[in-house]
Amino acid sequence: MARQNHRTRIYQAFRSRIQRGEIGPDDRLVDTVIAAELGVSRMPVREALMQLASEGYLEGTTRGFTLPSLGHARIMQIFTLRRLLEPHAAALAAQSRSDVQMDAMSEAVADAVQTLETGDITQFYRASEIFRNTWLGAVSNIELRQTILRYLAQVQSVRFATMQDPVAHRVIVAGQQELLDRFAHGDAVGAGERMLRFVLEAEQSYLRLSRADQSALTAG
Amino acid sequence: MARQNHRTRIYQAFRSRIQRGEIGPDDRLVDTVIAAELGVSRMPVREALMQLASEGYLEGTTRGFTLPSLGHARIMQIFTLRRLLEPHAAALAAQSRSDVQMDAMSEAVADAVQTLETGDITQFYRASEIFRNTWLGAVSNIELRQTILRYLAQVQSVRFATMQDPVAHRVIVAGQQELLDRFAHGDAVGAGERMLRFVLEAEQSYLRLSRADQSALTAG
DNA sequence: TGATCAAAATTCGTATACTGATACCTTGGA
DNA sequence: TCCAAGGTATCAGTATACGAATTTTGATCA
Repeated sequence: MARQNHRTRIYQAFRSRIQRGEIGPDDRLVDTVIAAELGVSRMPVREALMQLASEGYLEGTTRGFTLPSLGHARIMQIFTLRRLLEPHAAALAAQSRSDVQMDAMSEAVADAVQTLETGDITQFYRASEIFRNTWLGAVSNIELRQTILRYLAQVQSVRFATMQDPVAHRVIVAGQQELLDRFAHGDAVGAGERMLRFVLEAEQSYLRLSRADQSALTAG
Repeated sequence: MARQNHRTRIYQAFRSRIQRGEIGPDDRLVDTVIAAELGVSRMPVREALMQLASEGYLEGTTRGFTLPSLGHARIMQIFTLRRLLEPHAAALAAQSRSDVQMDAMSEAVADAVQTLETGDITQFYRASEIFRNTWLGAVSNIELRQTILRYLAQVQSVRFATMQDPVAHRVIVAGQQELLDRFAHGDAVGAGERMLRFVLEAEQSYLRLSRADQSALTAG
């Protein structure tokens, strides 16, 4: 693991909080405030926040850091990247996923299926994160994996918003189930094809929801 | 433009120097030394170098920053990314390039052609950079462009080494000429196809040269 | 009530200093 | 000549402080 200095620890802590949706669009992250809370000086906090900003997790404003404000165009551009990269990545993952990773994905998908009954969106989100992180962890091309992780981080809020929609909920879970099947059989071609469809479905869900309620998705 | 604070200025200065190949594999970049040379304190230098490191331009070691040590596997992974992204990017560029950009690319290719006679590798490198940066500047998908720029930065040294080879030199210039033609006609499909071939040829050149002289290419 | 401008507060950017860790060098021994 | 142990110099990480910029607040006046 990374050496446990303050900067790394704070960086990881806030990245987690962002990925878990614990940072709202109106929250302002100011180094001095965080430093006081954590009992450290400004510098490691400042460096952690600036790194998160340079990676797209945050946006530096004149007064603290906030979640990045995503325009519609930017989101569509990222969908283009997803169409280009994630099918290939899924194909690689199907070839090199381990049994441990298969178990983790099976469990995550089972959890996600459950939420179709319970309607527990938080659990659905958490299970989806585990599923995604696990199959991405099986992608043997490290550069490809990190590129995907980088831009996915930027659209976290959009994905979270999409998952709230019942229709999208069902479509996503169905996609996860079928992807799991392809992964289980080591079906690289099938995984690539299904992942392309998965991304296209996500794009359609986003477009449908953004027409219905544009402000909620593009706010920042 | 970005506000001209020390950190931004130093960041841009060193990114330029790296892209121009002015930083050697054995150079150690130490914040205190650079700070003394520039007459500023460590902090802005440190922050600039750390940002360059987080973007892949540099690698942080226990004793200063150096160019990233590229293993063969990592380079091959980046070639995979290039195959996936650059054809699509070239197609976009063919659709939306401006006349000014066409002129700049024409001039750059003409300069590159000249170097087939003169053998001036430095001029060839410079002209290739202009050609590449110009067509990338015409890519309307900002996220795609920045993703490409990010990983290309990491293999700068490999590209520089490849250009030294006479065979690669001719192949690259031929590719630039044909790409220029596709761009001129707004031929998106043709540009995409030719760019794919361009990347495949670059990969072959790399593989051929890495077999011939592995140490020179993978050293770091 | 609304506008304008100045004072205050907040926050960023940078400087400087200190500490702990680590690479490198020196010295001694086999 | 090679290796090992210990000392030294260097460098990363962090703390603290100060000035500059900008935003907010508040007060005065139309």
